[in-house]
Amino acid sequence: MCTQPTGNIDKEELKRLLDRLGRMSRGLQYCHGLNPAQWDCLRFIGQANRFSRTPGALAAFLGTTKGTASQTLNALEKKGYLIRVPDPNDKRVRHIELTELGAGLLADDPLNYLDRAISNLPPETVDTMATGLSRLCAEMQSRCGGQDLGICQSCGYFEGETDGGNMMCGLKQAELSGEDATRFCVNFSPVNETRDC
Amino acid sequence: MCTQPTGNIDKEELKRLLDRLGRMSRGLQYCHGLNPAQWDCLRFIGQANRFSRTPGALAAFLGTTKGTASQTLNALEKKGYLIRVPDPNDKRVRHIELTELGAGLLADDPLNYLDRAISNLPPETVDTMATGLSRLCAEMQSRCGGQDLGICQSCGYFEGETDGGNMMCGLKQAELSGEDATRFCVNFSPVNETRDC
DNA sequence: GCTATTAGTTTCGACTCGATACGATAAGAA
DNA sequence: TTCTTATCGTATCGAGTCGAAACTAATAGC
Repeated sequence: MCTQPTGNIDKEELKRLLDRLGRMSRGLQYCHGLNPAQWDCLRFIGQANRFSRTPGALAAFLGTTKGTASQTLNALEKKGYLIRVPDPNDKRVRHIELTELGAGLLADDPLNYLDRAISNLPPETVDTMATGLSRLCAEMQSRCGGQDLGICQSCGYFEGETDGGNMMCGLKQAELSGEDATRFCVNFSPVNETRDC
Repeated sequence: MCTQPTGNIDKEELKRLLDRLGRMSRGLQYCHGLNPAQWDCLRFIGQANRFSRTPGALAAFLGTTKGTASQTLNALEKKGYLIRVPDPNDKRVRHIELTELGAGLLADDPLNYLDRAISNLPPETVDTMATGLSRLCAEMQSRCGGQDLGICQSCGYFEGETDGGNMMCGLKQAELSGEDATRFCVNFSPVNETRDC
């Protein structure tokens, strides 16, 4: 004898499920000797483009302070999953690079379980969910700060196919490799107003 | 100029949005001098029925250890948001009760922002999202442990309207108040067949 | 009565967290 | 050129989380 579903109950259920999925995802990330914050860091470095693999960008993305990010980087560097190399131009900046060990570990990302679960959903469901979540994120973002990331190719600063067929970043005035252009960038800015399509 | 949505991109986007929403929700919960774990605890105590307001049940729900749960309870008790009272029947058990201060704080739960955002979504979207998330949770649960909760009224142990119109819990052999029956219970077991595991 | 089992707590070491102070470097103004 | 300010990253602090393990006390099964 189930209770009849009313609109209100569905909303409560949605909230509960979001909470639950978040908790499960978090719990999964205590593995391979890492914790959720360290996985977040490793994942970001693996997905960020050249300009964004710095302690400051990491902190901005994770919504934490530079101090905290620096400590997480210390922990991962000590474990041998990444290294920090000085920037030749700006001596204040250090670039973060995954080691081979770190890249290998990323293949065992516990959140890959989520990927597989998503793959088993009907495409229409995935589409509706993405749209709904996008709206939730947008509304939440207006309340708290936080920074959304996007890839260069859909960024307002992107200047594609100039002259010799090269891609450029109008902000950094730097050439983009094919790899750069398809990774996340902290300087991402939507093309024209409305956020993620 | 949006990129054409293909099935694969949508899936990546869904994963990214789930991650992002989780991070924002988490970030919101550093407020009023509490942290996410402490809010989780407070929220659980506010939603759990009489049988579930114990340190053990809290640990089971949060997917953590009893030791960690005990420490979080220490922190909240020291701040005056809850108290632990001994069970008169079983001297091993301590029941957790919110103080007036704790109940008041719960009204300022930062996740209420999420409620409001959900309320602005179309009902069909909420419905589809809840269904999809439910499937994701189910698949994730088969990989990691974790425990789902439900309310007594939809539990297999629920014996409603016996004799004098009272509700009973068949497991605990105890009478349920109206309040108990509509709250979460750690002993929840779906009506027919499969328990988790 | 004796032995599991269960509930809860404490302690340990590694780590996160925000806050703050700090030391460099870079960029802009006087 | 200097002086000032902004930026980038790090180190330190105290409170608190995390799992793991050891521990106490009370219950349940035999």
